[in-house]
Amino acid sequence: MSPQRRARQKVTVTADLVILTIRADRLNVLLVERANEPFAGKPALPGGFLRGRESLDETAARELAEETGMDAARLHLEQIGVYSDPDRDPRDPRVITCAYLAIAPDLPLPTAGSDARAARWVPVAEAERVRLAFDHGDILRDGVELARDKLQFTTVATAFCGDEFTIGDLRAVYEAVWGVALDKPNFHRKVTDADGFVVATGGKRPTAGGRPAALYRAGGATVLSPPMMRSRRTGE
Amino acid sequence: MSPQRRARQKVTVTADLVILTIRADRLNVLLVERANEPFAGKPALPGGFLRGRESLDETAARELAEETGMDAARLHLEQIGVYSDPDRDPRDPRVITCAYLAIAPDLPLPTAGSDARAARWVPVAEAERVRLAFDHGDILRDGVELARDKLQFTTVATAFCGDEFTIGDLRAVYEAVWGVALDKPNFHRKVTDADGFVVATGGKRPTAGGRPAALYRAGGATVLSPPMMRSRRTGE
DNA sequence: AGAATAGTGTCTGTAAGACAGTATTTG
DNA sequence: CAAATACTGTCTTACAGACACTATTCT
Repeated sequence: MSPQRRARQKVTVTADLVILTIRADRLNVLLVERANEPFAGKPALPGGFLRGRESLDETAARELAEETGMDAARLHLEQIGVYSDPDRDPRDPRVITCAYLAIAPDLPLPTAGSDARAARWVPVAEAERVRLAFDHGDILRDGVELARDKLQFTTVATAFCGDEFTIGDLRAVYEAVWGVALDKPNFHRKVTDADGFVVATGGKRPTAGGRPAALYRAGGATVLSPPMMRSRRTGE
Repeated sequence: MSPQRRARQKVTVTADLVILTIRADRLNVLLVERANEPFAGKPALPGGFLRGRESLDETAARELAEETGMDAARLHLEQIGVYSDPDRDPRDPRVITCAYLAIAPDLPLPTAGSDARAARWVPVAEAERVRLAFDHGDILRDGVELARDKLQFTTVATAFCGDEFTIGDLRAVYEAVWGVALDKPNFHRKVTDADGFVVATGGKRPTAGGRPAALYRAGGATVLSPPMMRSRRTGE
């Protein structure tokens, strides 16, 4: 009357990270080079094992801090999903991973210190063509797709920017993540009209020979209503 | 140079299910009574342990079949997320669960056969007030919230209906899940105009003293564009 | 002045919401 | 016929997209 006990088995769990940022107007992802087998020397998403009494959210936050030096508390970090195919690790059918999406401003990578194993930013378009370790190719695709969706309905786009940013910076985020050009005037109006998306700081940032752009900070809202539509009829 | 080996630890993994259906115009969830400690005798979400060489998706599908007799291949089944707080199981800090959302038409529960431990449908409003085992209260809330969101942007609402349904049936789904009244004429037009949401079968279903309703089947589309808006300005 | 970038005004088409009205059935 | 339910038409308002135009800086 307790078949669970027979069926119960223990597995190893990791948290892997899809850390996205915008560099030179392109969406980039942080990749590392694997130090150990399997897939030693191959590009992979950063990640690590669940430890001690951690939750997986804590594992992800810790790995994020170790890989990038970023404070996870100030970044957007959310689950993508669990990957548990028994064939995903060629050596152990019972290693599952919980993938996380992290969104970061373009910060310099502290290649020194910590666990950083040749971590580098790679344009997503490029990373998606490369063969990554394990099922990290699938995870990357899912993570990017999640980010694209989130931009539509939430205000996370601000997580790609620093504390202060211009509307143009924010538009560059949407254009990089979606890979489309947006109408500047309409974007400006939409963002500034949306409730709690951005708040003006009063400051201005000079531009290369042009009217200086007003600076903004992220507003309190997390859901974006009405959503930023990813062209319905203009056919993606 | 390999601190992973030290940190690596094994955990037990379960898949828990938030199985939703519409009964008597209300959103219901399937709850079971726990047979074993911890929380023996308490209401809980159905679920079970990852076995053999299964993926978690397969575990969820198997449990769904065992609990309800439903064929998972014909139902909507998707991940909600992972719950890994070390305090979620009072007896073992290393039991994590992957929660799944299942959407089912209102089928009779095969209380006979299989593993069915006093499984019963409970209105969600009621289930959310009851204290469930483990963190199943959180999982239920997240699952219901996910279902509400999914109704906006996808065509999953049809998964609540049988093979053939009327526009009124489909509207009842939205009204039950969102807990709001929708305008009948506008809903009808919106659904029938949306591309690939529903397709008319040509059949009709008589109603209690009224014009018979046309019957539809689910269309091929999975994303709903434009989305079914959950009242922007009419204040939720 | 001219170039460059930021931001506003205005017009048009589409879609949502309100709701009046029509269609098809039962009793 | 009345009652009931399904469905259609139409009007109003809001928003997306296009794009002409104004504003503010640098050289």
